[in-house]
Amino acid sequence: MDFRETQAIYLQIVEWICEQIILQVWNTGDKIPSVRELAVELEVNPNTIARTYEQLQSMELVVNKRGIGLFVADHSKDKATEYLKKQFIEKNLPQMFNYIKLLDISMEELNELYHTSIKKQQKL
Amino acid sequence: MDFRETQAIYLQIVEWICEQIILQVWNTGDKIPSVRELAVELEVNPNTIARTYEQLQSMELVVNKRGIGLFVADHSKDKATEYLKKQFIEKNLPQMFNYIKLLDISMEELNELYHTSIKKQQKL
Amino acid sequence: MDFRETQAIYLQIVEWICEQIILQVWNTGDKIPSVRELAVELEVNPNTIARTYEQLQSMELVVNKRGIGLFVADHSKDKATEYLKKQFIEKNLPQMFNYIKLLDISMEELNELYHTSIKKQQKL
Amino acid sequence: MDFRETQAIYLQIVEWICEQIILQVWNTGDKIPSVRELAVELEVNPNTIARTYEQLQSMELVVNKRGIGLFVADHSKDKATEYLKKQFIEKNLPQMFNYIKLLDISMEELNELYHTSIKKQQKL
DNA sequence: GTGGTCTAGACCACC
DNA sequence: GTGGTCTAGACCACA
Repeated sequence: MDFRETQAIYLQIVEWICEQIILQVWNTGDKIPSVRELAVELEVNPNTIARTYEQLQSMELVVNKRGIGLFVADHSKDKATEYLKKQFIEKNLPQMFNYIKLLDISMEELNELYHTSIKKQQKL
Repeated sequence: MDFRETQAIYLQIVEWICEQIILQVWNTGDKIPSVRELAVELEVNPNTIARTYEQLQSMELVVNKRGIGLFVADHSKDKATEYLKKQFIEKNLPQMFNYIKLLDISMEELNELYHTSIKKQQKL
Repeated sequence: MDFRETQAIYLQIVEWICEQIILQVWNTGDKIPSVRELAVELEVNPNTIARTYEQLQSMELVVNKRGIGLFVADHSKDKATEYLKKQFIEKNLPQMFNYIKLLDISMEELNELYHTSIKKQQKL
Repeated sequence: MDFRETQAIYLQIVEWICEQIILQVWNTGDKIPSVRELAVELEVNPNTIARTYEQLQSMELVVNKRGIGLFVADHSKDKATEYLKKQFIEKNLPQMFNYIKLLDISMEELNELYHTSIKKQQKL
């Protein structure tokens, strides 16, 4: 996994986990990987994952069963969707619209950029 | 001027100046405010503005006439547009597209959000 | 390390680091000293080193692994050579040629000066 | 007249005047242009010329006859030559040799650079 | 007056 | 621990 420079790695992992939950790769009640496992898998520092999990708990997306591990919480899919939507509307949209207006980008252009971007991702 | 927390102030001022240039508030050949003036106006430390101006010079958006001040460079509008476009495409788009895909937002919805956002701004 | 008066300290450190890279004292992938370490070693303020490192990153001579440190980038030797060459051709050559013309110094003389200078250095 | 960025304008004018003296465009006993005249001719701030003349006086290249003006001093050609030579040997040579050694530039290359540089100047 | 640089010290997010 | 940023205040060369 490679990360954008603009955002903290642990937050990008939070979003990635939201993705897993929304796509139902991870479902309510599933045990999620241990800090060390995920750190190895994503090739990041375990502290970073620990911070991610802290964040997920405070968002009540996962719950801690002490001594056993972390588990995907109830209604996780809704919560994950809600979280991403909030991020999107509060953080991205305003700046994005500002750019679009200033740079005079049409919806057609945007659509085109979208499809080229999708293709790029599929190649990787 | 109030600043977002996520980006360095001096870079937000760079973007703000790009906007001034694109909107032709500042035009090629114009003298831009002195470090100290702008620092007072935007209520930041003069060093922060100095950093902004250093950046603008490295981007060749302004040129320094020694001992006199900084002046908006030739082709500044194109350069400013290019810079903002690059920022947009590299920093905002990928995250945005990720959100759109995950949240399953259609271009129609986006368009709608855009127009409601415009209306909001006009009311302010 | 002692510094010339005519050029900013942080830029002299940039050149010094280019030299380290060209001489392969620092190689691609190596971790470079932390801001605080190098500041102590060169007896300057940490901010000055931070400025140097900022410059090196914008030149893509080093890359930042967040929270870990800076590492010498790929192709750093070529980039460092190119940078110094540019400095030489733009900053030193024109003045030098001017002197040579005015003082009517021949290439033979220059060559001779060069070799005496080399000998001097070897004695030190 | 256009100036290098690496050196103070008033010092570049000092060198230019040394050039005039060495090339015997200005000779011992000649009255040199007034501050205002030269400022207009070279398109710089009169203060800059004033500073140049201050420097020339301290170098004893020109002498002040009060109320009349500045005049080229005795032995000016030797002094001018000596000054430039000193500048060259102390300021340019060491740095230049350092670059040549690091970048592995041969005397042939240098010679070539010299001739291309001369041609450039003649075109201007 | 202008911008450029440096020091000092602080705080921050991140790993 | 890492680098990044900001403030405060100072000094400088230059025009």
